[in-house]
Amino acid sequence: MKQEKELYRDFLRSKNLKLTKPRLIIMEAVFENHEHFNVDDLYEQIKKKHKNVSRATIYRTVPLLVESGLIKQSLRCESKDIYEHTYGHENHLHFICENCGKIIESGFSEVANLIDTLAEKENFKISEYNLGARGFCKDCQK
Amino acid sequence: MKQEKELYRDFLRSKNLKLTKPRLIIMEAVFENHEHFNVDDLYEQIKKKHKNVSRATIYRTVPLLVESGLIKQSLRCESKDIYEHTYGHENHLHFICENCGKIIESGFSEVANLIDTLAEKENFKISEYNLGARGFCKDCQK
DNA sequence: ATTTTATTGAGAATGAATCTCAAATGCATA
DNA sequence: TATGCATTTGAGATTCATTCTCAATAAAAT
Repeated sequence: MKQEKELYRDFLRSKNLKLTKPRLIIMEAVFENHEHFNVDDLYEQIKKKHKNVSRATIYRTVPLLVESGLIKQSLRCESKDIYEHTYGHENHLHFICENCGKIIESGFSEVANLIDTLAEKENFKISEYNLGARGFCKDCQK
Repeated sequence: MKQEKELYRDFLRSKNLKLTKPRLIIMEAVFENHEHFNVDDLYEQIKKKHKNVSRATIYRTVPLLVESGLIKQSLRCESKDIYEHTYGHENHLHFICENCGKIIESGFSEVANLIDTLAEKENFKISEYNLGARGFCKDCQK
């Protein structure tokens, strides 16, 4: 957590952005959690613990966290954008069980390498991978 | 196109749904195109042919086409749900440009093979792949 | 401490997707 | 071919996540 905070500070500084109280509160809330989250989750979490931060500010700050590389946008869920940590978390691909909703995380680098090659062929510069599959986990196949 | 229409008819019949004019117009519009599309694209396309169908009906009909297996939901683009054909189309992965929204399709089987191996390790049975990356196409990098 | 400039909060605005309901249509039956 | 009825449609209203606006506030530069 120390490190995330440092990285965040550096990022803000490098962009000439101010290190404001709401920005700190939001980033702390983000790293209290180790699950996927959406803006509303953050809002409620912050409301419970700290002083309030407006939804508008959360909506404005989350993209900064994404840009800083600390989190990334994940698959949408229930019509909401959801996010997941990237810092300190291996990139991974998701297997999502259509029956029980379980998310299984699996290897990544081999796949990413392959994708990189394909992207190069198209002259495409990747900023974020989106890799996974839906199906049935071992408990939900009968 | 003949076949798609047949499959669609059969699907509707099997669900005791009526083969109405709007449903036919929409499915024809869907299969005129060979690109990814969203509801608005369909609406405009249909309007051009002077066969108006309301947006509400398109929103109601697209899920039927998905359920029938003729199309599937693809990655979101510009805050809109987008769809792609599945019937008669190879699986592929998407590179989506964050700037201009262009979707580049690229190889698939090598990646899919790799993913299959990973899925096997987890004892996971894949029913649908979800493979791609966001970034910038060659025209949108400066 | 004062000035400058970015940031915030609150609510309004936007826009995709969904819902409502009276009118229209498909289709089974006579 | 006409009748009856359940389904479907269109148009607009509604919802809800996200973005925008702008006056008030806070950070940091001087």
